[in-house]
Amino acid sequence: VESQVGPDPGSRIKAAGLRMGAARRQVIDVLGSMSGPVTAEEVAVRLPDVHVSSVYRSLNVLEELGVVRHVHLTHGPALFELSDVAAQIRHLACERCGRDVVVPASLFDDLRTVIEQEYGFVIDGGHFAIPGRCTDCIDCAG
Amino acid sequence: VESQVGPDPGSRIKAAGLRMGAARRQVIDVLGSMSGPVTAEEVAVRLPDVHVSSVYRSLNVLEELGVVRHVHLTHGPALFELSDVAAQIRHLACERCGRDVVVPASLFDDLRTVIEQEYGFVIDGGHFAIPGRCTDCIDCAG
DNA sequence: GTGCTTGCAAACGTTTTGCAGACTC
DNA sequence: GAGTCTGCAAAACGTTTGCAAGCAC
Repeated sequence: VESQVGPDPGSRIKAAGLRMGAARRQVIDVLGSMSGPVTAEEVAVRLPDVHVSSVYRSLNVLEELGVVRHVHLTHGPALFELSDVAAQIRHLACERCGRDVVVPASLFDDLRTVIEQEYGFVIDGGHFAIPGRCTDCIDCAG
Repeated sequence: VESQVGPDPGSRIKAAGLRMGAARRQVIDVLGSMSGPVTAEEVAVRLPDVHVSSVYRSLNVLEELGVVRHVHLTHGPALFELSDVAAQIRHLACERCGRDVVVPASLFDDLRTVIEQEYGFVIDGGHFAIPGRCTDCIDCAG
């Protein structure tokens, strides 16, 4: 049982007239092996032979192809994850401890509908995390 | 009829043992005169005698005091606005044309409740805009 | 062989910081 | 007068870009 929603990365790259270079393949592999979203820096650390700028370039190409997407959890660097995973989830980011609470995207369906009907605005959630306080930090100061 | 929700900026600054310098006062004045959120750069442009770094420092202090807050609309610089205005609204940011659609914060009340009950996570919306497509850009490519 | 892809180094835009002098209270 | 605030310059940070060599197809 595959959770794959679209064509695999290789096919999309080929279909766009692009090529599967070493950096590009390895970046995909790393993202596939991660359990959550990671920074470009973290990808680069796991690939000592791939330059950071190539990681960024790969991520940008893959994002245009719809293979990966990035999310801003709080401040600081963007986090990247494979799209087929990202499409089903939303991130809640604790502003105090940085914890990333993952929730199903479907929670936002009602809000989506209301905003679409009243403002004609179609939410494309997932790009920015919803900030707030997690269970552990609710009563903390600061 | 005042819409002021808390003590005025001057009182808060004094209460924190801080002082009302020239930069700080002018930054508050500029924010009060704007109809929407603005970048630090835009504030600095309106204050030729105040250095950009002082604008940033003022904004940071005022944010810690709860006088202003900042929001990330899409990519690029953060946007700052007075808290008493910001508390009542949320920003929807069109990822294509950059348009800032302002909606009442109360739209998010139901979602807030659900997420708080099911995940113990208290949403502090407003820090990041909700991305998507505005009426004009819904059917556009790219 | 064509031309996309990569490494490197240098630049970019935004924001922060160290310091000495100016100002508030 | 004590201690905060400001201007300036320099740095930090994440990210992008120009170029020449290297590689996929």
